[in-house]
Formats: sequence, structure tokens, C-alpha cells
Amino acid sequence: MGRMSRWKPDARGRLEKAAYELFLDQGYEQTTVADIAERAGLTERTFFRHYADKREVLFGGSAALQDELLRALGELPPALPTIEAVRIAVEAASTLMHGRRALARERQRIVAAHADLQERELIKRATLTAALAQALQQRGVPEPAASLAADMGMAVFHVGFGRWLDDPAGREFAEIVHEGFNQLKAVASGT
Amino acid sequence: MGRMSRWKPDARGRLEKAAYELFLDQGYEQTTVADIAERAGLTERTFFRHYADKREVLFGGSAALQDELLRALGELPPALPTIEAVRIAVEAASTLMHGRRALARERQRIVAAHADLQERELIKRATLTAALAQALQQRGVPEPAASLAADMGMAVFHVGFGRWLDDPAGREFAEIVHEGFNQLKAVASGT
DNA sequence: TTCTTTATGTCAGTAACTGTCATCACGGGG
DNA sequence: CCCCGTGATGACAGTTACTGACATAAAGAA
Repeated sequence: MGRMSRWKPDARGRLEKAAYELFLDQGYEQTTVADIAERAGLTERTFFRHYADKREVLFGGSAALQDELLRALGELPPALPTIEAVRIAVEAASTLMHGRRALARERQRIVAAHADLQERELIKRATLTAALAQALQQRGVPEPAASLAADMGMAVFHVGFGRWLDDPAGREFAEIVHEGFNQLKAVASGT
Repeated sequence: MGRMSRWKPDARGRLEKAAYELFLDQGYEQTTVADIAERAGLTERTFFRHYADKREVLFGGSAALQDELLRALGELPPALPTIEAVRIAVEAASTLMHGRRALARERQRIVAAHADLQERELIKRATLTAALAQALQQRGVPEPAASLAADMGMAVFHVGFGRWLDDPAGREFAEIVHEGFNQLKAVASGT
């Protein structure tokens, strides 16, 4: 017979799945880490080996977001104007959300209802912004243009994310982001 | 003899003072809420009646900051250009720091060393920014100009705060903020 | 095989935070 | 002058997030 793993695969993914199910079912505060671990067939201690704290289980995607952002940026020709490079990188990152609007909505509902989760979201965004600014500097963009461009890019991403969740037409996130950059340019040029 | 209060006055202030002393002496993590309460001559339970959590004891000033910001804004003539109103309000708020540079430096050291305190700082700043934006809207500033102006004002405040702490010339915070707005205008106008 | 690494379990412990009830000064009627 | 409501505090038990230390067993390398 096939190999018997002692451990069922993808413990981290099971923990995340269990956490979402329980948070949606009985609320974030009402769910203990022990509950999550039990549903995933693991122990509380193992949860904390995969996630630094209870909040982190809701932010597993931010690492992938940063990776994609920096990867896309790295592929672009250096001669590209800064804002165009940021636009393309942010659009690339925004495609990660494809097909996950319902999930993103549920997650947003949970985060919006808990101040400590909003704190975590803010620091994740700040970290992402700083990483983008640093990557731009390494492309040769001087300060403070690099930080300003990073801030603008993340602002468009953030505002666009909210619009995407509520968009009645159900447009793609990347499309909304694309429009967002157009509007940013219009505002910045005083139109 | 004078009236004997059952309780010594200013319990909240004593808790804050005790917290700062202990944080600086033995570190933030190494200080328990019980330690703070004991030094203040109170119990742990009473600490949590004055501060929602351990972090909050380091953020008592943010309410005063917001009050002063909005108060100053309310006194200005409505005809004033938005950015000028923001400038004056932020400068007024920045005078609250007068004579507290050493204290602010120590506080900054503590906050910078602990991720959870940075989270709290970010959400305080976001709250302040939102309050400023709303106040501007009530002055008749339309969106998104109100939010953008609020963001700019808080950005100048934040950047200026860091410069003030390190300023070798020891200039006043308000003076540094004033310069910051000049630089902001220069950047925004493409100079 | 044997050794090492890695993922997990077990268990005890700390400390943040909460709910509940008791206590005691103050102040205002009656 | 006494009673009573209010408000700040104490006492105390309980929950839960999180950590450290050690044990265990599968997976993989030698």
C-alpha cells in the first residue's frame, strides 16, 4: 500500500481552513485557538508553531502578496517611469485575488469587527509599503520619490480593494486597480 | 486638618508615571501590569479600569492631541484654504509637545522596540487622520480633498516628529512642522 | 541499519484581561 | 442626624493567549 504519513499533509492549510470556518460560524472572539487546533486535528501548541499568534491566521496571504509585488517589479525594464512600474506591479499582485471575492468579503467582515485585527492589518500594509519603497530605491528611484510612489501604489490598492468587494458590476480587482491609477494621475495633475 | 480622601488623587496619572518608570528601568515586556499597579499603590484590576489594556498607558496623549487639533481647526475662518487650515491646526497640536522632547524620545524608544506597540500607534494615527478628515468635511471640504489633506497633515506631523526628536539644533516641534508644510507644497507643486 | 532532522504531542507555567461582588468615602435628601 | 445612592477601589476566581522544556516518532541521509 501507499506510504502512510504519520502526519496528515498541509497542517498549516488545515489550521487556516478550520479558523475561517469557526470564525464565520461562531465569531472570532468566541473561537479559541484550542478550538481551531482541534478542528484541524492538531494541538494548540502546533497552532502556535505555524502562526505567531491567533491573529496571524487571517494574514497568511500577505506574504504571497509581497512576493508577487516584488517579483513583478523585478521583471520590469529599469527605464520605465516609476509610477508605471508601480502600477504594473500592483496590478500583478491584485490578480492574486482572482476568484476569491466571496472569501475576501467574509474575511473583511471579520477584520472590520475587531480592533486588534485592524491593527494587524495596518502594520501589514505599512510593512508592504516599506518593502515596495525599498525595492523602488534599489531600482534607482531616489527618496522621497520612492516612498511617495510606494504610498500611492498601496493607497490605490487599498481603495480599490474596498471598491472591488462592493462592486455591483463584479469587475476584476485588477481592472479596478487600473482605473484607480488613472484617477490618481488625474488628481495629481490637478484635473 | 484638610479633608482626608479615602483615595490618593490622580490614580490615572500615578499609573502612567509608574508605567514609564518601570518600562524604562526594566523594559516593557518584563514589566507586568501588577508591577505597575503596585508601584502606583493600586491593584491590577484598577489599572484595567483606567486603561483598556497594557499598551494604552503609553497612548494617553493621543486624546489631547486630537482635542487640540480639532479645537484649533474650529477656530479658523471657513474661507481659509484647506491646506492652510490643516497647517495651522497641526502646528497648534504640535505645541503640546513643548518641553517634552526627552520624554518623547524615551517613549519612542519603547514603542520602536515592540511590534504590538507600533500596531497601536498606527491605529491611533489612522483614527486621528479620520477625525481630521471628517472635521474638514464639516467645514465644507469635499471628498476626496478632505481625506487627502488630512493624510498630508498627519504625514507632515509624523515626519516632523521624527526630525524633532533627532534635531541637533533643538528647534521647536512647531517650527519643524511649519517647514514641513513648506516642503510639502514644494513637492506637490513639482519644484 | 543508524543517525539526524523535522513535525508534532504533552505538560506546566505566566500574564493579560474579565466578571462579580464587597467595601468604603462622599454627598444629597429627608 | 441618619439613610441612601453614587463612584472609585479591592478581592478573587476564572478564561485564554502564548511560551519553554522535553518527549516521540516519521522521513530522509549516511
